[in-house]
Amino acid sequence: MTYTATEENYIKAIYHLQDVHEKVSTTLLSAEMNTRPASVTDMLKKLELKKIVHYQKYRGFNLTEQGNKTALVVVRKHRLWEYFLVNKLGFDWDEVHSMAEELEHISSSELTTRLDNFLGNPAFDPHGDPIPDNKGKIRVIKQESLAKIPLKKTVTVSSVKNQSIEMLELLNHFKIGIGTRLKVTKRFDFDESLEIKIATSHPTIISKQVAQNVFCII
Amino acid sequence: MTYTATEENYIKAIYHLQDVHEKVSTTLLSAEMNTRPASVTDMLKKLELKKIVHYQKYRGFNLTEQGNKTALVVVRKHRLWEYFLVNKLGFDWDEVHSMAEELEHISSSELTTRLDNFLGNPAFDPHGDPIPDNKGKIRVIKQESLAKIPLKKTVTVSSVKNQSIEMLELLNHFKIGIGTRLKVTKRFDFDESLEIKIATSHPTIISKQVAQNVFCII
DNA sequence: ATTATTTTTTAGATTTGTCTAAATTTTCAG
DNA sequence: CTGAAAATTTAGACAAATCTAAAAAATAAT
Repeated sequence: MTYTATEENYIKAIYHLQDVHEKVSTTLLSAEMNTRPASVTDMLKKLELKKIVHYQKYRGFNLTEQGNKTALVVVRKHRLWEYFLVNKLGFDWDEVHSMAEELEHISSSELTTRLDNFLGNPAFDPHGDPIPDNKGKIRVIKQESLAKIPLKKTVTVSSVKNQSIEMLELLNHFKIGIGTRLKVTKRFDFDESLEIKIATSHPTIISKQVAQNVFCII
Repeated sequence: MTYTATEENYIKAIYHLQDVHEKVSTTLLSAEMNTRPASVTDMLKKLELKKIVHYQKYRGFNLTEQGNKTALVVVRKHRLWEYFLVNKLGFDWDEVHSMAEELEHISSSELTTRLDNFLGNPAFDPHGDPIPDNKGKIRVIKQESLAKIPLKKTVTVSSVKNQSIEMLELLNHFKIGIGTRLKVTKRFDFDESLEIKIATSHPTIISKQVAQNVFCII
């Protein structure tokens, strides 16, 4: 089966929403896709015909087995291309998302395999997200939000949940990236902001919103 | 200005046809694009509005300055990606065309620039075709069809005109590639086939059709 | 439990790129 | 130079992905 780029985008969006919501709703997906709910309904009918989603009118929907597999292929391609753009072409991690959004729809699976090998079969993309292998398997690692790390414990930044350009720019400013070693030195009850310390540099304050989106290996 | 992938394909096709025909016709382009003449007419109206072609009803058409520039960008991207697929990912020269057809529509010009640098600013793609630089400039080299090379003169294969999979497979069989040094040892008047000799291996016979499509530097 | 609100779906339209069939224009042959 | 053939364009239709506005269903509130 092959899918249009638009179908793949819907499939990927449902996949990501399923991580958080066990049943996905029309409005939720329409917000994710920047379309109107009516357009989502139309697309769902198409995806149901293609056996990509389990869908009951007015009752929400989920990916089928086949839908999940397809999503993993798209996610794999997206993350491999991001890795390529950052580690081979030298882009910054906040510049690659939109390019990868286009590249992920290149169809050849042989290309994906060769790209994977060329890159050395990386397990994680530049934002710390796991790259599914060619069977769709994802290596899970135990991570904890920076907001919940105990004081004085040195941890390693392993991924970033919110990957908006704004967030990534802010992290660049703080010199926080994947692999950065840091510790939380203080926690302020008033606004739940944190004081953190990276290596030998001065401590800095990060907001609760930032801390909640940065994940670490303890 | 940005163009859809389909528009870019039309622009590229007109560009290539202009190499051979000074005015391009509807039927010719429809054959090149595998569409019906009526579809070409529709597209031409769109491209004329966008000032990509000079077009007079029933009289044929040509690219404008802007159209030519756009075509060169697409050709540049196509050939850079082919170079990448062959020289970095290890594909054969007969496998890369359709992938490059998709990759050439990735929009970011920054990506093109970085890819070009990553590849070492190559001047020719895997089929020996020149890669336009970032200003659209093409390095022209003096080439001669194998069919017209004098006997016993050792020459270097520099490009292949017909790049169908069938042709490239045949050349693979003969072990003829870009950079191959060879000489024509005999010319048979009956069917204009040639006997050629590559390095120390046995001489082989190639047909007129093949010889006309293989170009060399003398 | 009935009404009000929110969510979802349907109906009908639009854009892009394509098609077929018919009409028009150009070209070519006698 | 005129009629037939070939090439081109127009007209009308269709599929994909979207929209708005209206209708229908589900949920929440009194």
